[in-house]
Amino acid sequence: MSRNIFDGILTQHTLFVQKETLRHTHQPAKLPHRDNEVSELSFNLVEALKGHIPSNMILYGVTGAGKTAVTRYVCDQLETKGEQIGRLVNPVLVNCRQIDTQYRVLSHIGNALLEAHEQADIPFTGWPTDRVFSELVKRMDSRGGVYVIVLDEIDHLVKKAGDDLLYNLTNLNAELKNARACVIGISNDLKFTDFLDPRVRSRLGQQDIVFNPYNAEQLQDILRERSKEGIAKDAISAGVIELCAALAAQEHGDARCALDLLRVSTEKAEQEGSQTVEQQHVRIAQAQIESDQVTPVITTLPTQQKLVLSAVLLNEKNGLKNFQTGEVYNIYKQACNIVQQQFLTARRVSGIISNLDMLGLITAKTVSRGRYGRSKEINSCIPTNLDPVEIMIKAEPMFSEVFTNKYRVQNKL
DNA sequence: AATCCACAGGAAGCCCGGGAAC
DNA sequence: GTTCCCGGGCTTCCTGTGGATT
Repeated sequence: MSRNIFDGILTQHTLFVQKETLRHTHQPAKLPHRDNEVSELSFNLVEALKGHIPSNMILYGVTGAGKTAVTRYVCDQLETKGEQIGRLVNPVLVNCRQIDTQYRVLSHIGNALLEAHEQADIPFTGWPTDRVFSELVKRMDSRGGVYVIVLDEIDHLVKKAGDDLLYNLTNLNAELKNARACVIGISNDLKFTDFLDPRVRSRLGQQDIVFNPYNAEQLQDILRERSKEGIAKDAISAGVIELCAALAAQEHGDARCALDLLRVSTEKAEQEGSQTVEQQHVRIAQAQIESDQVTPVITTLPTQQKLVLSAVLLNEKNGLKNFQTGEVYNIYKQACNIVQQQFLTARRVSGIISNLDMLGLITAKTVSRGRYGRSKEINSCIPTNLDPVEIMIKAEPMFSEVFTNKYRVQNKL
C-alpha cells in the first residue's frame, strides 16, 4: 500500500482534546469574572419572559472583554427558558462589521426570522429600503413574541451609515401590533453616542453596562477554565498560562488574544512533536499570530490602497518619519507612474489614508503645524518582525520596481 | 489681532454593477 | 425591454481649522 502524506500527521500525538473550546467563537458553559454583567443583562431581559418590553441597552468595552460572549450566553438561556414556559422570545444577532448598511441589517434580520426550511427571500439588493422595513414589521407581527435585536459593533455601523437605522429600530414598537422589540447595542467606543441624534440617544441608552478589561489574573482563570476542557491534562508546563495572560493583558486585556495565543502555542508544540507546551512556543505563536493578522490585510487591499501604503513604506524606507499627507501623495503619484496606473485625487487618497489607519496598518494623527498648515502625522505601524515590503511585493510583483533604486522616487520635486 | 498654511473632511453628484418590478 | 432601487468607488467643490508667523 502506498504511503499517504497524511498517515504520519494523522496518527501523531495530539495535545488537544477539543480544540474548539479554545476558539473565541466557542460558547463556554461558564463565563469567569462576568457574573455582574450577566446578571445585569438578564435582569433587564427577563421582562421578555413576562411578555413585557425590556429596556434598550448599550454595552461598552474594549475588544475581547466578553461583551459578545455574555450577550450570546444570556440570549441562549433566554430563548431556552422562553420555550420551556411557552413564551416566544427571538434573539437576533447582527454583526455590524460585516453587515454595515441600513438595508443589509434590515434584510439580514428579516431573513433570520424565517423558519429553517424557508429560503432567504429578501434579496441582497433591489428592494427599496422602506419595503424591507415593512416586510420585517409584517414578519415580526405574524410570528409575535418579543424580539431582542443585538447589534454587535454598533459604533462601526453608526460611523459608516449614520443613525437612521437606529431611529427606525428603536421606534419599532410603534409599528408593531402583535410583537414587541428591544435593541441591544454593543460598542467598542465609549463615546459613540456623540454621533447620535439626541432622540435616538435617549431611546437607545436607557441602560448601559460597561465591561472593564480583564486583568492578567482574570485572563489566567479564563485560560485555565478553557484548557481544562480543550487541552490534554499536564500538557501545559508551568508559566505558559501566565505568559499568555500577561501578553494579552498588555493588549488591553483582550481575552480573544489570550485564547488565540494559547491555542496557537499548543499547535506549535504539537507540530514540533513536543509532549508539552513551553514558554518558547508562546513566543513563536505570538510572532505567527501577528503575521497571520497583517499579511492577509495587505494582500487583499485594492490596488490603489496598496499603492498608497507602498508610498508610506517607501518614505519610511528612506528614513523619514512623521511625514504628512502631501508627502505621501507625491510619492504615491510617482509610484502610480512606475506601475502605469491612473492616480487618484488628493481627496480620495486622504480617505484611503484614513482607511489604512482604521485597518491598523498605519497611524495617521491629525496635527497642526501652525503656519505650516494642518495635516496628518503618518507612520506605518506594522510589527517590526515583519517585512511589509516583502509582503507587498509577493502580493503584487510589479510593485517591486517601486521599491528598487532603478527609478529613484524622490520626496520633493 | 490678523493672516495664512496645508490640509481635514462634509456634501453632492457621477458612474458602475448588481438586482427587482412592471 | 425600461425604470426603479442599493451600494461602492470616485471626483468636484467646498467650508473649517490650530497655531506659528507676521
